[in-house]
Amino acid sequence: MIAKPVPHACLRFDPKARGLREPPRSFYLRDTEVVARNLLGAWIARRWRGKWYGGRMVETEAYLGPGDAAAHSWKGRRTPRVAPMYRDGGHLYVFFVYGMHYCANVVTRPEGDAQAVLLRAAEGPDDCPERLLSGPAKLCAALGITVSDSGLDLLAAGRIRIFRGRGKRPRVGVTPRIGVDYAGEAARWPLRFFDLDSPSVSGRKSVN
DNA sequence: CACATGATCGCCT
DNA sequence: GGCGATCATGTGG
Repeated sequence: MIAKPVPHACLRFDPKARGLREPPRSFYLRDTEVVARNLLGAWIARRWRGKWYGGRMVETEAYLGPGDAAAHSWKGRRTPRVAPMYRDGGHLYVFFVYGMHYCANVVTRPEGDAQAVLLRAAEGPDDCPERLLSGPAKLCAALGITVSDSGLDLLAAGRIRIFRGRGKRPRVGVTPRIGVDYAGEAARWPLRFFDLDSPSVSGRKSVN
């Protein structure tokens, strides 16, 4: 088995007790960079055996669709794997990579415009290891997210949801995206966003 | 700290 | 048949 869809125990939290609420569909239909920025501070949550597990997102990347050489939907590529990217905003797109890892994206824009935001890192609730969710594959592993979750509607009251952040907005840092050096000019586009004050972001905190 | 490398396999050409 | 939206580990400075 490559990854058991079992969330890490320390990620348990209660969205209701924290007063968290879900954004409307329109939140996800906007410009992808805006969504990527606004997802910082929001909570990614997964229900397992009736309980909720999750973390506060601190790092995201925007993937801009057919014109973006780093995006799976580059040049309008449309295969069964990528199909969820073509749904309307608010769906989940999960893919399998490097033979052993999963990465999760939130689809943005209206149906047919295949853009998405990669969830790169989050902070768990109190008493979690600081870097448990620091990286797209680590985030999926710790929450137990796999390809079987790809295509889920985040607004369908299902097992994976996103809740709006509360309190002050994070200070946002911007750099090029990670791991897309093959994408030519697009590899240098400043589409990675992260919480400057979080110790849980993956990799570099500045350009270079 | 900064690289370099191996693991491992589904997907697309 | 080649390679990837990664990670952990190992080496060297």
